[in-house]
Amino acid sequence: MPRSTIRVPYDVDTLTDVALSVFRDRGYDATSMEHLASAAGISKAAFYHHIGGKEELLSRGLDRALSALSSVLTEAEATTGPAVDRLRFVLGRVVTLVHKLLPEVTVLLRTRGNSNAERAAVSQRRAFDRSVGALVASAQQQGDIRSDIDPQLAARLVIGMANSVTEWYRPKGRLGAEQLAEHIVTMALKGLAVPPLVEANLTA
Amino acid sequence: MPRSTIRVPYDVDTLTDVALSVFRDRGYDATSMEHLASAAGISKAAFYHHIGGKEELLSRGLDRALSALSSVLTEAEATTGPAVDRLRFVLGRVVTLVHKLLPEVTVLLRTRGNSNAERAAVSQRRAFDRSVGALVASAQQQGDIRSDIDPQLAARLVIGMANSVTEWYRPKGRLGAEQLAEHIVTMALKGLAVPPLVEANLTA
DNA sequence: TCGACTACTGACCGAACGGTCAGTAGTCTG
DNA sequence: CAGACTACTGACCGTTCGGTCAGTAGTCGA
Repeated sequence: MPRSTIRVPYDVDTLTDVALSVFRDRGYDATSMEHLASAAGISKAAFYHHIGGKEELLSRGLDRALSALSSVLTEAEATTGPAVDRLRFVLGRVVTLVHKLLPEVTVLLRTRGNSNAERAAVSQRRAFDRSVGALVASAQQQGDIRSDIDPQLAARLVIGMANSVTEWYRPKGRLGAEQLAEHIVTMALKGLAVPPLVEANLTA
Repeated sequence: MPRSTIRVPYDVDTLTDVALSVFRDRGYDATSMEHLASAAGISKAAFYHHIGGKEELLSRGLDRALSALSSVLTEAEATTGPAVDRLRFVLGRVVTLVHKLLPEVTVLLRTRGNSNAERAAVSQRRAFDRSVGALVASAQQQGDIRSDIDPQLAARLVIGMANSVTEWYRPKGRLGAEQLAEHIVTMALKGLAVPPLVEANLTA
C-alpha cells in the first residue's frame, strides 16, 4: 500500500493541463506564474520543480495541438479516395480535435508569434491551412464542389468556422463532439456544394 | 500659413490607431507602453501626455468595434423585411466592418475579460451574437432556411466564419471587402439553405 | 534508524512593467 | 519680445514579473 493517504504529487502533464486551462481563460501573457501556482494549489517554486519555465508550458500546449492536427492529415481517410470525402473527413476530425483539446487549440489559435516557439507554431498552423486548401482545390478539379471561390479562401473560411468553436464552447453543455462535427461539416459542404441544377453531371 | 513645416503633433485618435495596430500584431497584454511609443516615434511620456493609460487605448478600440457592430442592427435593412434578407444584410455588414476596422475587431475578439472594461465588451459581443441568433430563428420560422440546426449554433458558426477573417486578412492583398463579404454570405446562406428538393414551396 | 531522495515552501533577485514628474524646446498671441 | 501654452523628453518611482535558492517535511530502501 504505497500511496495510502491523500498526497498525490504533481507531474509535468497534470501541471501542463492546469496551465493550459488558465491560459485559455486569461490568455497566456496575462497569466502569471502565481496564477498558475494558486490554480494548482501549490507554491510558485513548486511549479518550477516540475517545469523549466512559463514558455515550456506554452510549448507543450502548442505541441499537443499541432501534433494532433498534423496527424489528422496522415490518416488513411485523409489520403485516399475522392478529395471531397477527404475534405469531409479532415474537417470533421478538426472539430472533434478542437473539442477534445479545447485549451490547447484555443492557445494555439491565439498565439501571435512573440517568441521563436510561437513563430514556429504559427507557421505550422499555416502549413495545415495550406494542406486543406490543396484538398479544396482537388475537390474543385474533380467537380465535387463549387469552383467559383478561391480554394485557399474556402479552406480558411471552413477552418475558421470549425475553429470558432473555441470561442463559445463549454464542456458542460449538452452538445457532443459528434453532433457538433456533423453540423459544421454539413454547413461547410452545403456552402461549397455545386449549384443544385441540371448541369452538374454533364460537363465531364 | 500656420503649420508650414514638418511637425504635425499627435492627437488621441491617431495614437489610438497606432496602439490598436500594435495590439493586433503582438496582443494587448504582450504590448508594453515602450512598444507603443517607439511605434509612434515618440517617447513613452509623450504618449501619456495624450492618453490616460494603456487600458484607455484598449477601451477606445473596443468602443469603436462595438458601436459599429451594434449600429448595424439598427439600420433599416436589418429591421424590416423577411428575416433571411435581414440576416444576409447583417452578415455582409459584419464582414465589411471586420475589413474596415481590422485592428479594432481583432482586439475585441481576443478580449478575455480580465478587467471591467473587457468584461463589458465581452457581454456586449454576446448580446450581438444572440441578436443574430434571433434573426436565424425568425428565418427558420418563416421557412427560408433549414430548421434542423439550433439557431444559436447556426448564428455562432456563421459569425465565427466572418470573424475568422481577422486571422489571415492582410490589407495589402487584392481581395476587396465586397467580394469577401459576398463569398462569406454565399457560403453561409447556402450552408443554411433548405434542401433543394421538391418540398420547399409546397408546405406553406 | 539512518541517509538519500522527492516534493515542496518562503524569502528573495534583477529586470521589465505602467505610470509620473520636473524640466525644455518650439510656437502662437498680444 | 514677453508670457503663456502645447508637445514633448529623460530620469525616475513603486510594483509585479519570471525565475532562483537555501532549507524542510515526508517517504523510501537497507
